[in-house]
Amino acid sequence: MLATRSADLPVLEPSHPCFDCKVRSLAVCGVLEAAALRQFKQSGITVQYEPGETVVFESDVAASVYSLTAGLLRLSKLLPDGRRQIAGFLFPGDFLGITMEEEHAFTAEAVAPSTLCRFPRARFDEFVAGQPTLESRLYAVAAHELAAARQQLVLLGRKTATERVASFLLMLAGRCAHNAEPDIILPMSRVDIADYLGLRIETVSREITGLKTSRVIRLTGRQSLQVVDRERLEQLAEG
Amino acid sequence: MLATRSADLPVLEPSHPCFDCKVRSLAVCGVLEAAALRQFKQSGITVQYEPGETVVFESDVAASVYSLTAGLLRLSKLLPDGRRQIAGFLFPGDFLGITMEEEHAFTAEAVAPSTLCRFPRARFDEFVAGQPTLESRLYAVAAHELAAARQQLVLLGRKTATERVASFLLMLAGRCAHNAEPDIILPMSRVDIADYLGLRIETVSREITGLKTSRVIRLTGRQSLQVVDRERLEQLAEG
DNA sequence: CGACGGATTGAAGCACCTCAACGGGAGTGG
DNA sequence: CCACTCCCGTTGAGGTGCTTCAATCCGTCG
Repeated sequence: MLATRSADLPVLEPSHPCFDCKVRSLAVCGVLEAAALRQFKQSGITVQYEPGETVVFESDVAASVYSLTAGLLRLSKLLPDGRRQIAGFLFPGDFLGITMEEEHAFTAEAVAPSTLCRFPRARFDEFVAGQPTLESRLYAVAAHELAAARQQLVLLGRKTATERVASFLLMLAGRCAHNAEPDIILPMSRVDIADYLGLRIETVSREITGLKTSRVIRLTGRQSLQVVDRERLEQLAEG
Repeated sequence: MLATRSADLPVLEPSHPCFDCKVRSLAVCGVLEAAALRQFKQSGITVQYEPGETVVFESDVAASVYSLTAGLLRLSKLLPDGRRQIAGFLFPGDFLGITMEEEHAFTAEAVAPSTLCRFPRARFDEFVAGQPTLESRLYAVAAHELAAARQQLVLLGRKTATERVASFLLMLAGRCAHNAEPDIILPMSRVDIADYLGLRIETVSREITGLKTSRVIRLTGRQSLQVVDRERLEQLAEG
C-alpha cells in the first residue's frame, strides 16, 4: 500500500494550511514534515473544476503539477477520428504530472467536481530536489502507476467484455472498501466506463445487465450497485 | 530523449569494469561518475540468458534489479487459461525492476540471447539513496515507461488490427533509426508480436501481408523488412 | 406536460478469431 | 546431394463476440 502509515504523519497546528486536508496521508505530501509542508503548500494554490472541464490538455506544455484532494479526474487520449481511450482515473490523493516530457501526453478532465493543489513545475522540481523523501515517494507513485497501467494492458489486450466489466467493478469495490455502506459507487458515466475498458457503452450496459440477471450484483441506482456474489465476480474477472 | 548526452558521459579508463559497455549512455548508469560507477558495478554481476529462458518470474520475490546491456527481453503476464499479454519489450539500456512491491508483477524472459547486469535489490536501493542523480534518473525512466504503457493502452483499447501493426512497425523503425542499413529487424516471433498487440498470429500475418501487397512495406526476410512508404504507414497507424 | 440526456434493449453486420491446411527454410541423416 | 522432419509463418473458410444502428425507457429539468 502506498499510503503513509498514520503513525508517520506529523500532527499539524490548526493554523497550518494543510490542517483540513483529508487526503494528506494518501498524497505525496504525506512524507513531508509540518514545516516543509507549509513551505510546499505556499508555493502552490488550490483550484476547482466542474464536471467536463479540462485540467490539462494533451500536447499542452506541462507547466504545472497537481495533487487531487477531492473529486475525480479522467486521463484520456483522442484519436483523430474521435475514438477515445481513457488511460486511467485519478482519485483523491493521486498525483497528476508524472512526466519528464515538455508536453502532457494525455488530457485530464474532471469527472466530478474536483479540487486540486496546483504547483508551478519549475518550483516543484526545485523543491523536490531538496526533499529526498518526496523524491523517492514520487518514484514509488510512478512505479505504482506503471504497474497499474500494465495490468490494464492485460485487460485491454486479452480479456473478454465480461471479464473487463467484472475486473472494473472489483477495482471500484477496492476503492470503496473503506466505506461503511456496502454500495459501490460508479462516479463516472457509462461512456467513461466504456472508453476505459475499450468497449462500447451498449456492451458495458449489456454486461452489467447480465451480471444483475445472474445475481452476481444488484443495482441500487444508476450510479450505485452492490456485489452479491463476490467470489463469482472474482472468477468472472480472471476468466 | 532519455539518453544522457555524450558530452556528459565521463570518460573511463580501459581498466574500468564498464569500459566496454556499449549502452552506458542509455542506461541508468549513464549519470554516474567514474568512481561511483566502479563502486556500483562491483555490487553486481553480469548474467546471460538464452532465448526462452526466464529472468524473473511473475510473483517471484523481487530480490534483484537488472540493467539490460545486450539482447531483448519481453515482459508478459499469463491468464489462468493460457492467454498471454506482453506488456512491453526491453531493449539494451533498459532497466528491469521498477517496482515498490515485494513481488514482480510480470514475467521477464529472454527473446534473444541477452546479457544483464544484476544487482541485489537491497544493495541497489542503498546505493541509490546516496546518489541523487541516479534517483532522479530512475524517476525519469519510470515516467518514460509509464507514458509508453499508456500509449499502448490506446493501441489495445481503440486501434484496429491494421493500425496496431502499423504502429508497431513504426515503433521498431524508431528503435532501428540509428542503424545505417534501411532494414527494420523484427527480433521477436509472430507469436510475441501478436501477444504484444492483443491479436492472433494469423491476424498479424495477414496484416503484414496486406501492407506488403499495398506496397507500404517490402519484406526482406522473415525477420526483416523495409518501409517503402513511410507517410502512408504513419497514416495507417493513426487511423 | 414535453423535451432532453443518459442508459437500456433489440437486430443485423463485421472485424477478428478459430480451425485447418499448406509452404518454406533450417537442421539432420542417410 | 537429396529426403525427411520440424518449426514457424502464411493462407483459406467458416464462426462469433463485439459493434453498429436504431428504437425505447426513464429520471430530470424547464
